[in-house]
Amino acid sequence: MAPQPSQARQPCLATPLTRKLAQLVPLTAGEIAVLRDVQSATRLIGRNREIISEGRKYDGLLVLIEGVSIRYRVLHDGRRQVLNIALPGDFIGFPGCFFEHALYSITAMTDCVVSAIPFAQLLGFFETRPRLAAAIFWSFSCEAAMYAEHLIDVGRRSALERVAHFLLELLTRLQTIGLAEERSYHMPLTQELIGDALGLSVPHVSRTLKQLREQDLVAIESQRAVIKNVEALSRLADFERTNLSRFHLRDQFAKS
Amino acid sequence: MAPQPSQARQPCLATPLTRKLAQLVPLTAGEIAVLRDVQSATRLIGRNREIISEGRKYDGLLVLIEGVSIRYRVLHDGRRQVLNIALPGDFIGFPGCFFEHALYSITAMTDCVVSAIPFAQLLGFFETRPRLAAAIFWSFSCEAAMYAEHLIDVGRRSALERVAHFLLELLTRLQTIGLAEERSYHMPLTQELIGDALGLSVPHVSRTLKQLREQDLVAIESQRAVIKNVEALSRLADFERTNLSRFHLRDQFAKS
DNA sequence: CGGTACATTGAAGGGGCTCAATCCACGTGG
DNA sequence: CCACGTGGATTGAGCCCCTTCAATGTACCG
Repeated sequence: MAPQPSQARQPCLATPLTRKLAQLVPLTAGEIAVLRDVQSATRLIGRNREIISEGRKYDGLLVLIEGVSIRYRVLHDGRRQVLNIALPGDFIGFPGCFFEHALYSITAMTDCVVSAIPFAQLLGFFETRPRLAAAIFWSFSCEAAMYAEHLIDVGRRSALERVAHFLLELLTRLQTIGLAEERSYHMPLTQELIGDALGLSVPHVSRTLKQLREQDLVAIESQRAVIKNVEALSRLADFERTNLSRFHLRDQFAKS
Repeated sequence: MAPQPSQARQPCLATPLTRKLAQLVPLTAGEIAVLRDVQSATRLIGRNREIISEGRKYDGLLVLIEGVSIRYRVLHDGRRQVLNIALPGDFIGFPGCFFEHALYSITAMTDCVVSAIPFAQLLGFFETRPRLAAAIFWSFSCEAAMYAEHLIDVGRRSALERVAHFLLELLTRLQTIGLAEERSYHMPLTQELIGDALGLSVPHVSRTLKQLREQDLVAIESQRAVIKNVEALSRLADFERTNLSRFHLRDQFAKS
């Protein structure tokens, strides 16, 4: 039953990463080919398996092709903070992967397919494929921007606002990669995980979700999250500002 | 009394940025010259003046040469979350500066000297000065790593641990740029600001500092912070892991 | 001297935590 | 087919950390 690591799989023509980067920079056929090539060697990682352990070494910049993974740190007494949640098309391990030793642990929340871009190849992109390099660089910038939003969440929002914001962010992120409907999506995360991401305890996550349910804003049933009132929930979570137009890249970079 | 913006100043031979990057990658005379050149056009910004307003445009990648600035977001009801604190040698505005419109506001906490690297020039570095580009890229990675630490602070640590961790982080950061002694430094931040950075109220920051004072761990008097027991404070804050060796860059990047 | 900015301290309240019990869905083995 | 174990969600009771509100103190400055 345990999935085999290092198992090869057939590359798909349009990976989530390709789609994501193509939204940013019009990619040439050549660039798409390079991206496909780079993602051809994949590893399969089973649910709850560690992709990277803190302190270990990366063998390249990892790309999540399929599944959901989390990056986190656990403190000496067991408290855990989830730093971010990676969805298909996301890079895994930025910024830790650029250091000699991984700064955080990364674990697969569902069965995952990942591929690794060797560092040498990535560096080569800066010379041979500047547009690709720019797109990747932009992707890191977005990642850092999400960190900032996450920090605002945890630092200055109430539990209700946090959970609301979290669910909306997940909705929009899943929509951009075609994994969510207009108002609903498959929720791959347990309440314990949501709590560790938002700095809340499990019972309080449960109570907060109940509150959202009773206000007819959100319903989560059998791993399916339905945002019943996007408008009201966005207002509650102060979410307007996070619309995607904010993440519009400077023309200079897009055209480089 | 209000300082004049856009006022030219003589460049110094070893700016904080040059020193910081040189710690990472041995810089050639040519690279140092480029860096000096890039930082020659400086702006002076007075205390409490905004360097960048949310929604405005950046004219380049800003470098803080002198002073202390903060990046933050204020929510609709006035709550404020400080995202990070920039010290001399830090880049200002990553990641927001790569987007069409600034994502956050940046304000000078003290009189600041900043310079701007035009985006076109920065992009050129990837081709003409790859080592410089790599060093800058690394610097961004460090920035993102600090975000993560900050998130752990706010999400999963008690007020006491947060403040302790914060003071220690400030100590080590100031030490690496030569602005702190062995166990003490000039504290440029008000308690309100510390609170907004750590997600605490001003009264509680005061109480927490009092507690640290009574335990003979920290003393702050007339803007001078003295860590009286680095060892014990580090244990309290779970700070061992954040020693600088963790931020060692991969050889591949350092030598590129 | 009065004004401003910041730090301190107290009292009271609440939001979220801990601890613990219960429930439910599901898979597994007897 | 049912008993049982397991992982996760739910709910309750009590409490404590931190907030809010407010007053006071203090240094500095025009």
